[in-house]
Amino acid sequence: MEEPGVRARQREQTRRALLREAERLFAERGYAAVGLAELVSAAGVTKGALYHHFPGGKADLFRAVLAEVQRQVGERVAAAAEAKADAWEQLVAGCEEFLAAATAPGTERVMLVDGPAVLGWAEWRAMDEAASARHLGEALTALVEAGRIAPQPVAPLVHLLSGAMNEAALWLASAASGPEDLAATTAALRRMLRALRAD
Amino acid sequence: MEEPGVRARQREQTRRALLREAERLFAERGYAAVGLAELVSAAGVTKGALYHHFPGGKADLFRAVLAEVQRQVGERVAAAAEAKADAWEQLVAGCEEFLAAATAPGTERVMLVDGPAVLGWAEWRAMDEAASARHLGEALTALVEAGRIAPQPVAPLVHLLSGAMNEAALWLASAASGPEDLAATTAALRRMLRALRAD
DNA sequence: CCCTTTCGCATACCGTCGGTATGTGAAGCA
DNA sequence: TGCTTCACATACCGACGGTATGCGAAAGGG
Repeated sequence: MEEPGVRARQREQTRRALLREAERLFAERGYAAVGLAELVSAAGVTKGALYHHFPGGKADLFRAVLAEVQRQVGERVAAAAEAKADAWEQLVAGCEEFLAAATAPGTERVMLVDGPAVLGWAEWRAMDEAASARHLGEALTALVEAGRIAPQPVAPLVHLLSGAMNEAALWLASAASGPEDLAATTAALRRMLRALRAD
Repeated sequence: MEEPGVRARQREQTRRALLREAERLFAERGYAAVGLAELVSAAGVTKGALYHHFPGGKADLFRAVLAEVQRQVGERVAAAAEAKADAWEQLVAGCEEFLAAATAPGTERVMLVDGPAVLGWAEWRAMDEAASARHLGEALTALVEAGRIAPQPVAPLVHLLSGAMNEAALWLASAASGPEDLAATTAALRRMLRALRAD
């Protein structure tokens, strides 16, 4: 069963340290405000290690951080959806769980603000699609095929709903909104989703 | 009637040149990929002029560019809305005009991708609020007061709808979408708006 | 008309940052 | 045991955003 070996173990440990500190710093202060010197110092390594693990440099490291953050959010969304039996309730539960997960401090900055700017909108969208928006599209498609949603192209719906929830998450995570706004937002979101129903 | 004077005229001309070239370059290649040297060279001035007009440097210049872009989009939206008599049709027309205006090549990059990352989400949101989202809020408030929309807090609605349209604009402006997607998106948006109606 | 001030900007310079090329010592392998 | 590979450290570079200072022309007052 393939013992790891001291080389591989050290390698993985270094990579984890870089990812951990990068996620923390990027979330705390934003991509542009974090220097590589500080980053590698916090991880206890040097720039040589960083470029060994992430040949693309700073942006490459950010990409890995973003993928990890999106994976965690996607997992939470999927778990919340699978807890429901009905397809419609799965959609609603997934959307609400997304709002809760994306609002976590720092997460929104990496995932929703710096992500598109650093990697470009197209690549960011592709990653988001693979991580979480994919669930949304599949849920909508299933509901259309089941006749619960009026027949229509799902792609525009995915973008509209995804954008609505992304912006809502940024707002809810900011100081401009209070705790009562979360309930009001989910209520409004439910209404918008209900508008799609075929019955 | 206050003749301008050669000093003031030159000053305004230089400022315009900087804004014009900055808007072009930021739209073409993005904030981070444009260097100040290239920027001032394209405008026919030097860095001294840039920091004379925009003490905050690159970010300050970007802020001015963003304000101008948002102003133009806001004007188009307001004009399209005022062309309608009914309050509900004003809302729909304004939303659709926003999609058309924000999809203009380069506009979306400055306004929706680099904007939040460069200035931070909070400041970007405040500028967007003052320029275009304000119209949305006022329209929704009027419709609520007129009883055309079910009584509810409008702030969450503004964020959900604004986010939905922003993301939709980015998608429609990208190569990932075709011309037929615009019609499908506006149709889906109309449905979502209809869901708010009280009747 | 001249002197002074102010203004609009150009020039020269600096610190920092992301990125790269090369060195090195330990782990792996025959 | 000796050669190879790998994971990383060190040293260095060019470019960039930003700043301090200089300068010439326009404005303003006597």
